[in-house]
Amino acid sequence: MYERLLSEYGPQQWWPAETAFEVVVGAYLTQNTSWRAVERSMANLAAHQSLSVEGIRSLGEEELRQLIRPSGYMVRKAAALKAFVAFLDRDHGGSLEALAAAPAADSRAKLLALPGVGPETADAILLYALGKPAMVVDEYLRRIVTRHRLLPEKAKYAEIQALGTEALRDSAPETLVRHCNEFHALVVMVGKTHCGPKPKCEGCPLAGYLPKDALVPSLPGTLP
DNA sequence: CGCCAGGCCGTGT
DNA sequence: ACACGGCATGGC
Repeated sequence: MYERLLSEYGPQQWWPAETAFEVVVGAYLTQNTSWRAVERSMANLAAHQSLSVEGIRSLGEEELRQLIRPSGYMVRKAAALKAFVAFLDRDHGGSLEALAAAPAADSRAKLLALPGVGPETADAILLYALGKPAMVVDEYLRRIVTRHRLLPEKAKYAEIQALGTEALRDSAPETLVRHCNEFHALVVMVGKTHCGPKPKCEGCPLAGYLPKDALVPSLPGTLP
């Protein structure tokens, strides 16, 4: 499925951001929120010279809320961003490079302990900001995997992640980060047009795809 | 107007 | 452990 998406859409070279810290901010802001709205919040921050560790650190909580207002959940997300910078300052001298130098497993656990960081945000930061090989599981990938009957509807994050990681088992260690990046980018690409709450399978590159070990050939309501 | 968006968290069972 | 509602705003 990865290869089919790649030949359909081509390499994405993904995550629109200038710096690693912008990636982190984007990862927080895009939680259950359209990227369009995130861009406006990021533009607000940039206009206030606040799209940096020092910038977020210097902002007052209320001021930060107003700048990120377009992307929603402003009270929670402002507190979460503040908490991230505080963590970075306390444990890594305010440096994302220092955080990136730590073992990925340790960093993941620390990120998950932060408020407003669940498994997807943690893995997105690991992959796109810290350059670690991490399979990012979003709602689109969950729908793809369950609708194609690769896993049951109840499948949890870790199970879906394991399946996605398995799909990249043949890639060499030095190319794994690039493949994880490309994989997630392509999932979002196909997901935006075809994997909403209601599946739109017309013209989908994955339409008609069924694994040979699919749990069920087809069921009413969901189209493989 | 109603549904949706690249989740996460507190609460109740 | 797991289901469920709330969180905020903007686009279509």
